[in-house]
Amino acid sequence: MDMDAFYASVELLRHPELRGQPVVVGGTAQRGVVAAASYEARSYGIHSAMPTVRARRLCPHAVVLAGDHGLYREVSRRIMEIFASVTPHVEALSLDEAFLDVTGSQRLLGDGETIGHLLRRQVFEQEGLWCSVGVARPKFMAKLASERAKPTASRTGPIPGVGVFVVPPGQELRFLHPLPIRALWGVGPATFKRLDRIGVASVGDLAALTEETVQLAVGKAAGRHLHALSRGVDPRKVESDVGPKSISHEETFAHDKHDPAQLQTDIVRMADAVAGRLRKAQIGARTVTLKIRFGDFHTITRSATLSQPSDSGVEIAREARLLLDKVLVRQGVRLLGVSATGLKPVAGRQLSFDDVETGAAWTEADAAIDEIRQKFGAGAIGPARLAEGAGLRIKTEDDTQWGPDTDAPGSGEPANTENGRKA
DNA sequence: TCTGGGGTCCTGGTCCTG
DNA sequence: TCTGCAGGACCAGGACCC
Repeated sequence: MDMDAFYASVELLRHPELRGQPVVVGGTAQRGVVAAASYEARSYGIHSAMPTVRARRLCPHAVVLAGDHGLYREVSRRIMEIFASVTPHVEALSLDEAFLDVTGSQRLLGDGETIGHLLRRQVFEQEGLWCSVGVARPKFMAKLASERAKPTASRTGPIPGVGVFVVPPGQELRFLHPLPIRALWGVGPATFKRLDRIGVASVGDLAALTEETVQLAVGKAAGRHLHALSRGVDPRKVESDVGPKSISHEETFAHDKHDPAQLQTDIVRMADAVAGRLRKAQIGARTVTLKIRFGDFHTITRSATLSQPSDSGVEIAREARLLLDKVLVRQGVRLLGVSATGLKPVAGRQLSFDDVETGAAWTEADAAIDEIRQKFGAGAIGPARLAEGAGLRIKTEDDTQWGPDTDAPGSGEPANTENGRKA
């Protein structure tokens, strides 16, 4: 189940005057990228992940919107509720995509195709948005089928898709084998190049090889996985309620930063955001990873493991700042990120003298901060370091995610700008 | 032509321990 | 005490996804 041009379609609902025009949602500044494009925009060759600058060149009259992640999350939540009314087995893949296991609902509601049409209608009636549905037994094939059901862009405008595409049992390989190898989940540019070298162009070509040959070309795990997929085998089940394995925050700056002190401040802000989300999920992280992308796009990560899981912004920031101290940043940093992995539920823990020294005793303060933010908003309170200079800037999940939202020199700290038309 | 943000998974190297 | 080995934890990076 896959929403059609989700972000762009949500924007068209609140800006109906833009219907029929090429609309792009994404980063509006120099280093931004396209997160979603309407089918009109796609007909100019614009697609997601394309730098906004290039999208503007391809279609100078395109309307570029900064987007509103909070709104998309809310719409997505309501759509997932519609899915859940049909089956409890819903696995959300992203805001606009989900796998549904409807095996248990078929006696009551009809076969997969009937349920697909029913859900499409319900989502449109309640949210005004269209989705595409792929029906197949293996999970990855349902995903490929939903691609087939989607509308396509053309020079003369969008061509409607079938909406629901079914791969009948027994017909799986006939559907699968003519597809280009790049269509398989897990074949990106690097794997494609390796497969191309051994003459694999279609999924059928891959299926004709032995597993060992594929493993030799792309590695053990990927080889085994892709070979199985090429024969229509995918043992993965639809899994609802899988917790996150990592939580991270990263930012690309409008201009490279050279000052370690400034980067230290950024780390405090990101660690604060990560810790807030950890506490919300009632989990702690054992490993803190710092990600740095330099001006030349070379990217490194440095990580450290804590003696016990933590959800404290102070503690996570301290680890990340120690990691930063070991890196030479004078050449210029384009992107900085803090991530938390090794996630475990946090139970009540014994505080030691060491904890008081290092800041791990901030548990109560963190709880108070969460409470104040819930009442008065994210910017109401935060680490003192972030209040120096231009006022308190707290990062939230709803902030723009598609690149810096200003080109002002020295910027890079996404203020919570109002969303709207910026073309 | 310029490359976001938030994730997952895999691989290979290093270090420690028994 | 030294050496070799195996296994696990940790670390860094790459590839891929939406």
